[in-house]
Amino acid sequence: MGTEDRKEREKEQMRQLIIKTAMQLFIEKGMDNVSIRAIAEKIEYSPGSIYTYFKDKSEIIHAIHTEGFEKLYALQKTLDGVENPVDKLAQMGRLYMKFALENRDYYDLMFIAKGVAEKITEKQEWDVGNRSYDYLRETVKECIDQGYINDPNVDAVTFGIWGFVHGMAALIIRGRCAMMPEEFIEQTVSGSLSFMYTHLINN
Amino acid sequence: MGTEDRKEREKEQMRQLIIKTAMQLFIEKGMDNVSIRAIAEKIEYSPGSIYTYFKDKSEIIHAIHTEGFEKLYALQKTLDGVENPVDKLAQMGRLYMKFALENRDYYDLMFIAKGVAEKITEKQEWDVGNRSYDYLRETVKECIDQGYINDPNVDAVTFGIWGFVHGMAALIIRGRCAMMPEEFIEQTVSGSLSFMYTHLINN
DNA sequence: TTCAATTATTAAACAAGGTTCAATATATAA
DNA sequence: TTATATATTGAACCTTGTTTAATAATTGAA
Repeated sequence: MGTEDRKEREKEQMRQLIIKTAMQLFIEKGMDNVSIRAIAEKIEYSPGSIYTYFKDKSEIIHAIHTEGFEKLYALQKTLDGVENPVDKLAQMGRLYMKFALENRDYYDLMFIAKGVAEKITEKQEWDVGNRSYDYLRETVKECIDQGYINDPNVDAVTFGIWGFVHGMAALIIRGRCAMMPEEFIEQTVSGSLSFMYTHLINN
Repeated sequence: MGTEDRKEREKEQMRQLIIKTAMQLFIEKGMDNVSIRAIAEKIEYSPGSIYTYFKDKSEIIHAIHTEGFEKLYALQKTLDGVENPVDKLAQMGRLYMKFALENRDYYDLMFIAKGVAEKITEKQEWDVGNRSYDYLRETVKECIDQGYINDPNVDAVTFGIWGFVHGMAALIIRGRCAMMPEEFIEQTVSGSLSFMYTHLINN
């Protein structure tokens, strides 16, 4: 009796269609236009139907959220070949900022938006994010082990560095630097990254 | 003909009452419960009346926003007496984190929330915030001038430090560290502050 | 004081959003 | 074929911010 299998497959297809549509809207028109009604309209279903496939809106958002972390991790993985952990760390910092500023909606959803992290109840739901965090942490650990960073507290250093890049990104994305000219911001971010790089590392 | 004066005074009183009520709700029940309807109900007016005194909700939010910056600046001013700029900087960092974590709703509104900064169109509206930024910048400048920080780019250093503390605060407030135990976060933040302090300064 | 003009206030409505639900249509299993 | 289960819909509910027409109150002048 393969009927159940097929139905499950069809249901999964529908789920994917909804997610795909949500992502399209997300990329094209930003988070604010990913409304249940907008998704429904685009797939020519009624808003209520969405609820046959998802418990609530946050379940759909979560999929976009996860996609964002996939993108970020894929970028981080391009640094796999970098031998020197200090170089790797420096490049990771610039790569992170670049990702944040070139994918502002994704970044916002992943690290800033309200009501996203709050919905995560299952431990394993943090995995996609932790993977990226651990990638940074490992690099920091190598820097410490090889004597490039002079502090035994891996977590403090890692969190500090994350905070540093996230902070700049978040301030820019949420318009808290709007009083500064665009080019000035760019230069300043670049200068900050250099400053940190120069001072946190022993040569 | 003092009538117009009185009317203006009464109107101003009403504005203050609305703002006061909004702040009460804000502090008691958080940002999400500062709805026009909630404010109106508390002062026993109809929701529509609010619009005689404020163009829209963002004008009311802006008042709370400004109050937050007043609070922060008042805290910063307690450091006026600290002679050594390095000490001042270190203390300012801890004070900033303390403010952020003990006044999460205020901090959120001031530095994270969407749709707040976006509404600021007039240059002078940034003044309350810039004052705090300049206070940090001045301290950083002193550190550089006195040879404690080895980087001529005042803005890059200032923005970097701001980003660093803001980043940690924002990650915590917006629940991006929810996978870590509370005490661990506290220790880590403290460790990060120490790490930065130790490494960014020449002794 | 009276009355026209202004101003303040309200209730109701609108628009958008998430979500629920009874009714309908469709598909499945026996 | 028929009873059961599932999918879908449209309308409704609820909660926002905001607008508006109607009403009430106040004011300035005659």
